[in-house]
Amino acid sequence: MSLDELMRQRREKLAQWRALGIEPYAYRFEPTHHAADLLALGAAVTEAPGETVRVAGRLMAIRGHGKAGFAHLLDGSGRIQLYFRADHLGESFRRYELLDVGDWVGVAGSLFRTRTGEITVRVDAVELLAKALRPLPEKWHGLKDPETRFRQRYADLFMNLEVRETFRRRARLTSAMREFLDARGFLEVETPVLQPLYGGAFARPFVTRHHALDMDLYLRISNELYLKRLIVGGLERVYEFSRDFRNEGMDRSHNPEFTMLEFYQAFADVHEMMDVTEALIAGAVERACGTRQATYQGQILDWTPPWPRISMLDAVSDAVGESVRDLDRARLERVAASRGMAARPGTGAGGLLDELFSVLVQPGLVRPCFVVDYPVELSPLARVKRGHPAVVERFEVFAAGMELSNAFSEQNDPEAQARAFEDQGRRREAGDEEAQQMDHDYVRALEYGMPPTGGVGIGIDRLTMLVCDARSIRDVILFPQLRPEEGRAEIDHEADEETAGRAGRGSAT
RNA sequence: GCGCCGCUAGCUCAAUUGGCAGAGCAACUGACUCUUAAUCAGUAGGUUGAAGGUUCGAUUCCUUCGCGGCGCACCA
Repeated sequence: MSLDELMRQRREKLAQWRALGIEPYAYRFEPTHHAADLLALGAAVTEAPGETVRVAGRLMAIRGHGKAGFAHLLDGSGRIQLYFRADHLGESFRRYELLDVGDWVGVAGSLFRTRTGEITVRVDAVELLAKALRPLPEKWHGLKDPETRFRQRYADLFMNLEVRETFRRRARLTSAMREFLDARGFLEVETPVLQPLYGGAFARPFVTRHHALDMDLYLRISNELYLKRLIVGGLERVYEFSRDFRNEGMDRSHNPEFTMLEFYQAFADVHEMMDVTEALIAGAVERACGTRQATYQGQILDWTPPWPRISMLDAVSDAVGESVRDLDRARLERVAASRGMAARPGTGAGGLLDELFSVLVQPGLVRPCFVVDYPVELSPLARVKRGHPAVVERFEVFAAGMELSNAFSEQNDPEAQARAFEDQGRRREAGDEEAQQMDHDYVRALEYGMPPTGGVGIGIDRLTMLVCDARSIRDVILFPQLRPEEGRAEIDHEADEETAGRAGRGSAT
């Protein structure tokens, strides 16, 4: 039957409710229990009716038997069976007959156990809370189509209950992190999403337009430089769950907007931040999963500290079978070439090392670990390693082959920071769109003096993937980015018209 | 951006070499007062993602486009 016809039938029932003098979209209902509470209560129930209970939710199945009927009601806690009888409900049995799968109802009744043993509410009274005009997906196979699941996450959430669990886990993970940081004296802060300069990471930004100021603004790719300004201001320990935006490709581990936890601690270096990070993450994983040994795609990831600490120089040297610890560019280029990896022009020794690392080492980093000793040229915001000026005091956390976290002993020498920005500026001029922009105000802040500081960023979406055994970042973002359903051509057309209507500026790219 | 795969009823899926587009569930009608993928009898439901082409005839073959999935590339 066509969707139009199915919806027409439901609208007809809606009219019949109104004909009974009942408003099909109620204003309130007061449940006394959730379904899960009733199942727990019902464990003690035998045959005799117990106290009156009130429960509300969405009808997920109706099984009619003439003058009686069963239904399953789904609420935020789970399912409970309802039993309707004509001789028990009298006149209002008519209400039961007007119910459809998908309707929101509130019922009052008493608990009993059916002949087959299922804890059930014998309904004394039923109220319609909201009529569902649209038919639900099929009861047995459910809603599978990934496109529909992402576009209509509301339907995904009531058809696929494990999806609810994913987002509950995500929330437990972040609240555990907040509690951990709050308990250690960190202050949760909020910094600008709209930034006149973008910095703190290498990425292409989204550009937007402020009409009153007549200027372009960038959606932040990172909040790092703002948090460190707060350290300059003396807040000493700050954190923010930052929605960041990067105008890049999308795949299993990248969504254009994603969530990063960044935290900064005055007087700490990268070594101290490693200890903090592994304690923070291990505790949060334990809270989210109930264990520190979380299964991911068939492998057990053990988050129990301490995690191995691996030097990038050692790891790549081991992988290629000769030492590249001296970061000799000619040697690295030869090693890369021998593995069929063509160095892009302008790539320095550090870039080559990083590429070798990404291909040869990273996929094998299954268990959570720290990678340290990053080449200085890749890290304009970090301090050089004491006694080893070719690398910086930085770590990244990897697990299941995925990068989860990035941290350093923060650069607090304003002149060194200015030189690093200038170096980035030269790369920009050479065509590197992702090179960072000179931020004079940030340098000015450092000129007032920033204490030694350790800073960490953790990719919350990716960590959630690992904790929820999700293969795609789309599974852990409630509304992942998709192209519009109507199709791109139409949208482009509208956008063109709008741009054409504006005075004097094309779109910035 | 490139490659491969997919898009058929509200949902989940079929359809042989190109030959009348089907099933289950959901819906509707009837029977049924402890069912649970309820059961039984019946009914209805389609612009096969869109446009174009080849053909007597296209869900099927070709082209373009849209959306999605996977992989690669880009990307920390």
